[in-house]
This record gives sequence, structure tokens and C-alpha cells, in this order.
Amino acid sequence: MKMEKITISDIARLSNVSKTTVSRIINGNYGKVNKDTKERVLRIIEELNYQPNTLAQGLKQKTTNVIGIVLSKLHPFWSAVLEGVEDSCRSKGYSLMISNTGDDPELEVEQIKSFMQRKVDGVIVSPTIHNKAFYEELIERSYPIVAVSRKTPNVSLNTVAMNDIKGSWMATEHLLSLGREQIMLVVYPPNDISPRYERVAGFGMALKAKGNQQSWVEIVDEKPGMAKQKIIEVLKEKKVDAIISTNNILNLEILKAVKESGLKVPEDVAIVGYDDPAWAELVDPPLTSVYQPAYEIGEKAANRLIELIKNTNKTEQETTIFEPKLIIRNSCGEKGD
Amino acid sequence: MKMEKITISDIARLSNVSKTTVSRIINGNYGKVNKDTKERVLRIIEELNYQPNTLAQGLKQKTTNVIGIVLSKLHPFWSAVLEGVEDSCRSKGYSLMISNTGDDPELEVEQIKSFMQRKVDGVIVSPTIHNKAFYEELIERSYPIVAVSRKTPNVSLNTVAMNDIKGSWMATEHLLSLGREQIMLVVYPPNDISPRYERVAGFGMALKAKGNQQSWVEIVDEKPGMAKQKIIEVLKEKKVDAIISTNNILNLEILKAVKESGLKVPEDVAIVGYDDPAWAELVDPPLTSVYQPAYEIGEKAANRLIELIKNTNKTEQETTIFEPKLIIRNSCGEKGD
DNA sequence: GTACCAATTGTAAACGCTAACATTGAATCT
DNA sequence: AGATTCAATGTTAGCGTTTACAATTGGTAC
Repeated sequence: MKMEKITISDIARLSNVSKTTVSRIINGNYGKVNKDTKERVLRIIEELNYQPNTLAQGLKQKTTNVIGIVLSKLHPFWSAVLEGVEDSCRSKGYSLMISNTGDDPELEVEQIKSFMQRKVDGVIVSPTIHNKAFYEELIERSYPIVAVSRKTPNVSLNTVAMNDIKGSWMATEHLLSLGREQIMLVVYPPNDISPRYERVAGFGMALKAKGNQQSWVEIVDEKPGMAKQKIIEVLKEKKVDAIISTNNILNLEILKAVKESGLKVPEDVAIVGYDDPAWAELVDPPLTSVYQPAYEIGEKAANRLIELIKNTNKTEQETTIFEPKLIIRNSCGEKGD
Repeated sequence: MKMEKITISDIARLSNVSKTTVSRIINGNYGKVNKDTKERVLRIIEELNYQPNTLAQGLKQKTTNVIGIVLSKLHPFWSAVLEGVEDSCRSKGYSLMISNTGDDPELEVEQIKSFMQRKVDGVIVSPTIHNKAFYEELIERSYPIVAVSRKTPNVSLNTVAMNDIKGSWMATEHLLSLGREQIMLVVYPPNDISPRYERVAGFGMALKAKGNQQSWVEIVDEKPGMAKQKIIEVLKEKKVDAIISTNNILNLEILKAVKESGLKVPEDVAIVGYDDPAWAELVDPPLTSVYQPAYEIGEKAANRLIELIKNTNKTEQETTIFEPKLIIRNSCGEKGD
């Protein structure tokens, strides 16, 4: 299992053919090369465990079979997305470069540029809504890129995302139908990031439809622990009979806050989580929650990107929206509670 | 913000210097170039938004500033490791290629080879214990590689991992000291993967120390849901007064199984989780669990790898072991329960 | 025997960069 | 003045591939 730094020239020399012929064989251009030489060369390649230098290939061919993914953080939702992306990429022969930005808009473009400099064939990104100009430029150059789990108003990126309005809408509807009236939607600062403001919007729509005016949106700080603290305060001061989470992490903060406040779920306060965590059925009471098919989103995003990379024709903007599901357990009680 | 495919030659031509000079400027070799030309060239680079082609650089320089990471899966533990790796890499100017193998030994070497073909500067891997020969070869060629969160007997890889014996040992000790006697350690098939058999070993050691002979190891199938089912069966047939989990996923399976079996925690059965999940304090009762500093492990692994890449001298094998912590909540009750 | 063709293989340039070595011109030394 | 040095810049080859274009060979048709 020798693996020295042998090049195509070595193979060529040792098998008495030109580099061209070896190259043809490497690339499966068998039609143009004699069966005997092919076998001889393949044997030598095998023996020396020769692996073509991908950098050189990329330099010459303008394509690397690498795609880059830029996302915000690695909490469970994104991990699942990433797994979908990864599986799909590997099965199609692409390698993956990854980078997290923590939703810093500048880091976002910096990382994409860095990937482009490395000549990745395309990029998957969970974009903030800034960087409009940057993305427009990419589109104009028809650089393969797809936005995942985030939408970009004013920029028509290829997109694979959730119906986020519907997610919070369903949650709100559910609570209202159970007679809850002072509902608090807890959300991180929603301005930069589409799912957040869509979830706020869906909440508002559902309230308006039922004429509810006692519910409100509580915007909380993103620093770990801050949300919990804030919620505890609010819970002391205001009448709250239901809480809706808007993501993975807030699920935890909300549940902890409620627990520490000594309130009973669902009697005192009903809770709807977001993102249906794996432990949802283990807490007491089991958490009603909005499910999102994260893995499938990732998979689809990767597939779409690869489509863009390969097909120079199927390139018109396309948006795929997945629908969330409300998984009802016991954290909202039943009608009349 | 034009970003056509401009090369170093364009910059050179437009600023009336040779490519060499431009190259010197790009690479910060300012000492050797006149201040005026430097500024002129930098301005043109800026104007045209020139970005050096990293493939070409890599081809020439034999170094890419990319590192590859090959791990088993993306459950929460590995996500946290990955975040540590990623942060550390980015802060030091490295990009990251990622790949999951699901602990398939063949895929493991396949992916590493693929990374090497792409000329990554080094690799972080969560290895199975197979592939001894392969890793030995890498070591012999002094290829920079570090094993993360897994140990490789017979192969002296640079390693950053946990004291896994101690983790289960502490859990077992804790349970024994509380008077539990029929303890079941639930584990996925442990043969290929060091933390698993270490956790089995730590369990055995603690039992032996106290002369306990009624406890046992329950090996369960890795397919989702299988563990839960098996545990439910066992719970019916045998007397079990404590269960120890050995990872993230098993935490969930065990808790679900116990819940479905209608047993009371900790009265009927005590439980110790592994990996201290974010939701540990939210379940009822809050889960006692073994904490592992996943992020720090990732960080350290990346740092060590980068050290190996840069320092051709500090290259002797080195193993860093982090210590787990037992976080006691209420799932094991108190003495005398 | 000459012309033509297909099959197989080779030559050489190019991809975009870096670096060893060479060149230039002016300043400094003796 | 001639030799020496130094700062600034350039020439050129090469990193490991691919590929347009040639070249060689033997066979076939006339």
C-alpha cells in the first residue's frame, strides 16, 4: 500500500505511454485506447496506488466536485439539514466544505467568497437578508447557489425552505382553539432572518383572524440564558396562558423558565415548541411542537444545487417550500382546560 | 463589485509590473517591493476585486490551508465537536472539508484518501479500530492526522479523547453507592469503537471493585428504535433497578423505554445518561448524566492538528485525555431510596 | 502502388500561480 | 574611477493535469 507522491508522469514512464494516454484512461475514455495498453496502465496505477492530484485537475478543468455550505450554527436543526446535504453530496460524488457564520452578514459573504476562491462548484447558504447586492451579482454571473431554510426578499435565489408562516400560524390556531388568549410568541430579533419574521407574521395573522388582541411577540436576546431570564420576568408581570417557541434553543429556554417559575403545564400555561426535538415526548407533559423535515430540506437543497451545476439550462429560479406539521402532544391540554 | 475571472497576469499587465511582483504583494512580501508600486498594484487588485486562485496556489505550494474531518454521525455530541473544530480552524485561517461515515471502516479510509487526493493539509478522524495498516502507513509518511474522541489500540495516532473508562465507572460507582444492585449498562455493539468498549470496561471495573455480580451489559442494535424495544423486553423479564446509558441516542431510547414500561424513576429504576444533553434538566425527574466537553475536544483536536501541520518538529505522538464529569440530578434518587 | 481512413498514440501548450535565479541601476566604499 | 553592494524588479521553469492538434500505423479501395 505504498502511497508516495507519484504523478501521472511516473505512470506514463513506467508503462511506456504518454501522459495523454494515462489521462485518457483515468478519465474513462476507454473508447480511444487499446484494450491491452489500458490494462497494462491500470495495473501499474493499481500497483503504485496512484491517485490523480485533484488540484491540478481542478485547475485545468475548471471544476472541482466540491460544494460549499455556509450556515448559521450547528444546533440540531442545522445538523439535520447538513446530514441531508452530506448524504446527497456523497452519493453524487461531491465533497463538502463547511463553514458557520453565526448569522454574521459580513462573515457570510466572506465565507462564500473564500469558497469561490477555492473554486467550489457551487454554494448552499442559509442567508441573512442583507447582502442583496452580493447575491444579485452572483445570480447575474449565474453562479450556482441555493438558499436553504431561509428566504431572501428582493433577491431571487434558488431556495429550499419551510413555510414558516404556516408553522406559527398552526401553533397559534391550535392554542386559540383551545381557548388560550394571552399568548406570547418568543423569538430572537427577527429583522435579519426570514423564518423569524415569518413566524412572527403567521402568529399575527392567526390572531387577527380570530380577533385576539391580548397576545404579543416577545423579542429576546440571543445570548445563552438571556431568553430564560427574560421570560421568567415576563411571567411574573403579565398574565400569560400560552407560549409559542420559534426554534430549537428557545424550546429549552422556555421550558426552563416555566419550570423555574413554578407554573403548571398546561394548566397555567400551554406551550408549543418548534422543530420537534427528539426529546419532545420525554418532558412532562410531552411537548406539542411544530415539526420541520430538516433532513429532507438539506437533501433537496443539495440536489437542486447539483442540478444547477450540471444543467446549464434548468437554471431559472425555483423555490421549494416544505410544509411543517403540528405534532400534538400534551403541553397544551385539551379544550376547556 | 465586478468579479470576472481575472488572473494574476491581468493585474500584472494593468499595473505594468511582472507577475512576480504581484505575487510578492499578494503574499505580503512587502519588504521586497517599492512602496509606490505596492500601492498602485493593491489599488488595481481592489478595483478589479481580484482573488488569487487557490487551486493554483495549492498546486504550486503543496499546501492548501484546508483540513478534512471524517466523523461518524452528526448527533449532538459530534456537532459540538465539529463546532469546536470549525471555530478553531477558521480563527487560524483553515477551511474545513467534512464527511460522515456512519462508522463504516471502509468508507472511513475511502474518505480520508479522497481528502488526501484533494491535498488537504491534514485530517481529523473519529476512527473505528480497523484500518490499522492504513493508519500505520500514514504515520510512517508522517502525514498530519489526529484521532478525535476515539482511541486506536496498536496504532499510535495523535489523539484527543475522553477518559471513557472513568465516565461509566463514575456512573456505576454512583449507582452502587446508592444501593442499586441490578444495573444494566446499555451499549451499541462495542467491538469496533473505543469509547464503547471502554465504557463497558469501566462498568466492569466498578462492579468488580464492589463485588457486584448481579449487573450486566446489554448490547443493543443500532437501528433506531431497536434499543427501546429490546429494553422494554428486558425490563419485563428481569429485575433491573438501574440503567446506564452510553451515548446521546441511547439516552432517548432508554427514557422512552422506561416511560412506556410504566416504571417510576428513580423509585423503580435509576437512570444515568451519557453526554449530558441540553434537555437533561427538563425531563422528569431531571437526568443525572455524564458530561463530556465536546466543544473543547474539537478545539483541541484542531489545534493539535494545526500544530502537526506547521511544526515538523513537535511531531511525536501525543494523547490528550479529557475527564468526564458526573452531573448529579434526580434520576437516581438518594441513598436509601 | 497510391490515396485514404480509422484506430491508436503522442507533442506541446495551457490552467494560474510561485520561486530560484538573473538583471538593472544607483549608491557606497576604497 | 572601479569595485562592491543593495534594492527593486523581471525571466523562466515548473507544480500535475487536460486537450487541441499531429503523427504513425496498418488496412482497404481502386
